[in-house]
Amino acid sequence: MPEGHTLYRLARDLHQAFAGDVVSSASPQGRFADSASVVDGLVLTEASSRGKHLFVDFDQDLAVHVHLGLYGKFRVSAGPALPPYGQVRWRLVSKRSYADLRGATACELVTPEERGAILDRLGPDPLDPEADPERAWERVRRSRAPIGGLLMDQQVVAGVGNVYRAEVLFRQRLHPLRPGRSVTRPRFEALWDDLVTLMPEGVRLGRIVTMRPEDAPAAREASPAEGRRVRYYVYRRGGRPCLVCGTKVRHEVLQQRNLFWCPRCQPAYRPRTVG
DNA sequence: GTGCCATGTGAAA
DNA sequence: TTCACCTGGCACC
Repeated sequence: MPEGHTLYRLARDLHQAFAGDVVSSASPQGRFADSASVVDGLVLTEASSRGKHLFVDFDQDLAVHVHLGLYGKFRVSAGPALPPYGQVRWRLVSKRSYADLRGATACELVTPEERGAILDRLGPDPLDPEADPERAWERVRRSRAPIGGLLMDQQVVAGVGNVYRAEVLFRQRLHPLRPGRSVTRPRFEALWDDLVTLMPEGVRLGRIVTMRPEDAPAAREASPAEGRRVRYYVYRRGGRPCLVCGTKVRHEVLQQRNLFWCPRCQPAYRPRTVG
């Protein structure tokens, strides 16, 4: 599930498995072969993430930028490497570990300048303790675009994907189609703070968990047919009853992404009318 | 077993 | 606006 928490965890795992070690680097699939050979035999110095972007650093100021896209996977395993299955774009091997990258949208050698340009395009990441939410607020408060779209815009907030978007807007009782500039500062702060709470939990647990424990019993009661499968308030629950109020969850496609919300818990914004 | 759909993004048309 | 990426979980047969 590649939202920001996945990349953060992946960077941590890669760092723990490889940092400080000489690694062999190859592209069994071939598409990354030339670049993979450039870092082959070098020391992997650091792995880090920002938003949904991963950077793997090597000696000599060399770095590989990876973006998993929708279904990319980067699996880190202990022990001797097994024969690759499927399309392995990049394989890293050390004495203790190996890692296989498949299905990624981006896997490229980048210069420090290119890496800087990628970072410059990203808004604050709720997983970054140094992140400055003011930068996101400045975008939100001036925008007519829907808050549901702004949250997914990586230049506004880095790392939020479709699941966190749907769930955090539900938790904050914000309608996803409200214009950014209709969101008050306290409500924006609550939204940001909620992401700062939720996303590290995602890192810790290795999956997105958004449901408050006190809502879980109500969830089972409200939607017995779904049994234990219910994991989210609204994400992928279009047409099913809201776990809190029972109203049918709405589903719409916004900018080619599925959008879910409860029309009762997340009421539409009604601008004040004059006269 | 088969087929559909998805947590995302940038390039091509 | 559509396609490419080409994995993998899950609903359905």
